[in-house]
Amino acid sequence: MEALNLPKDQSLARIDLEIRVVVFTLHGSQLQVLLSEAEDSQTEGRWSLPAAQINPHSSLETSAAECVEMLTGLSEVYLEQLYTYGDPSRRPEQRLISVVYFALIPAFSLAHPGCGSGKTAWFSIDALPKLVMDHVEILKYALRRLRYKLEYTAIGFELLPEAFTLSELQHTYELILGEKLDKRNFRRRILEAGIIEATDARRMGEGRPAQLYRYRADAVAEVKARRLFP
Amino acid sequence: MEALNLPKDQSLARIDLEIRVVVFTLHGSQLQVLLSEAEDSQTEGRWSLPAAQINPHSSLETSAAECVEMLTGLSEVYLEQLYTYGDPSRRPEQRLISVVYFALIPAFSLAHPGCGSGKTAWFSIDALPKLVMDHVEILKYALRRLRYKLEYTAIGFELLPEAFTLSELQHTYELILGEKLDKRNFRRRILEAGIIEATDARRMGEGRPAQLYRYRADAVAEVKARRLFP
DNA sequence: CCAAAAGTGTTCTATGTACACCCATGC
DNA sequence: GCATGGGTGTACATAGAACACTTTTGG
Repeated sequence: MEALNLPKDQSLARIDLEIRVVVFTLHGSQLQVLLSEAEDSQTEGRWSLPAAQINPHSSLETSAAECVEMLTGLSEVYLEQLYTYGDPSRRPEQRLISVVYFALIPAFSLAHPGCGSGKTAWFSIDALPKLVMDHVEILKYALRRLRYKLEYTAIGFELLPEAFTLSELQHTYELILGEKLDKRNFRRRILEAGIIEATDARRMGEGRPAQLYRYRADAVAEVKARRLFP
Repeated sequence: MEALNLPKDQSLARIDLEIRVVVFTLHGSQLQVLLSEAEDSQTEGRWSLPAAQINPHSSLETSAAECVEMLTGLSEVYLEQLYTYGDPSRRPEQRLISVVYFALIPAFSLAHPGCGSGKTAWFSIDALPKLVMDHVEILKYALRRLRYKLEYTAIGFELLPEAFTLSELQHTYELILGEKLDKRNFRRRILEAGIIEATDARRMGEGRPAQLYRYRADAVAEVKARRLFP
C-alpha cells in the first residue's frame, strides 16, 4: 500500500493498536457498565474499559465479540463499532489507537463477570469509579449513543430478556431516556408498531399478573424520522 | 498498556494503519467524490479513496483535515470520522486498518484537485470508476451516512457556498435525498426553523432575481426526532 | 377487603401534506 | 411581451399529547 502508516525512522516508530469494549446492561433498575481493574502499578486502583485480544484471523468486530463472550458468557449480543480514538495526547510516549466497540446484554443475565486476566465488575453509570486515561469520555460517548439510538431504532430490546412485560419495557425506556413516559400512549404506539407479540405466559408478582411479550425479529421497525427540514 | 496489540512473535508481526478520506461536493447538480489514481502496478487503472499521512503530532482527525486541505485547498471544512475498517480479508498478506473520515466541501469551490502524490479527480457518484479493495463499500456507506445526517442535522449547508438561494438549498436536498420536495412547504419550514437569514444581496440570472441567504452559525437547529417509540 | 401493579379510550392540539397562481427580471 | 425561475397561503389529514378509572391478583 502506498499509504505509509508511520514515518519509518522516527522516534514514534510504533503504533499500539487495541480494541476496547463498552458493555452495558440493566440491573436493579440501573444501567450498568462492565469495567476491568487496571493491573499495572501506575494506574493501580483505577478501572478501565475491558480490552479485547486482537485475533489475527478475525475481524475487529469478531475480536470484540469474543471478548464480550469471554467476559459475560454470552454470544450473539448486540455489538457495534463506537469510535476510534487516536489522539497523541492520550498517551504521549507512544501513540495508542483504540478501536472501541459498544455492546448491550440483556438484563438478568449477569453471568460470571470475569474469567479473563484481572478482575472485572459491573458499575452503575451514576456511581463510576476512577477510570484510566480518556475512558470516562469514551463511556459518556457510548451512553449518548445508546440514548440516541434508543429513539430511532429497536435497540431497547437488546437490554431485555427474551420475554418481558410492557411495564418492564417502559421502565427501560424511562431509565435510559431519563424521563417519564405516558403508559397508555406508550402501549398503544408500541403495539400498533407491531414489533412485539404476546406470548402465552404471564409474569406473576405483586398485583395483577402481566402479559409477557417477545420481540418479533421479523418486524421491520420503520424509523419514521421526522426530518429537520422537509 | 496491558492490551497487547499484536501477538508478538507470529506471522502477522505488523499491522498497517492508514487514514482515508471520503470527500463529497456538489458540482453541476451532481454529488461528486474525490478519488486518487492508484500508482502501483497491481492496481493500475483503479482508483482509491485518498490516503492521509499520519502526522505523528496530530490527532487522526487533524491528519485527515490536513489531507483534505492539501487536496482541495480548503481548511475548516466539515469533517467527521466515518468508520474503521480492519477485516483481515481486505488484504490477507498483511492486516490493514483503515480509519476513514468523511468530509464535505462547498459547491463551486473545486480548487486544484491534487498536489499530493499521484493524480486525483472528481467523479460523480453515479459514474464511479473501478475502485480498489473495499473502497466502493466504504463510499456507499459514506453516502448512506450523508443522506441520513441530512435528515436530522444541518449538514446540508456544508455543501453550499456561504450565500445561497432557497432554490439552491432545495435542489441540494432533492439531489441527495433523491426525491422532489414541495417548494412552499420547504421554504416555510426552513424559514420558521430560523437557521438561515436573508443577506442584502440577490442572485441574478434567468428570471426573477433570487434572495440570497446565509446559514446562521448561532442557530441551534433542534432535532425534533420523532421517536420510534414514545 | 386492601394494596399493588396491569390494563384500557377519547379529546384536543400541532404538525405535515397537497395544491395553483402572480411576480420580477433579461432578452 | 414572453420566457424563466422566484415567491406566496390555505384547507385537510395525520400524529402526538394529555388525561383517570377499572381490573386482577396476593396477602
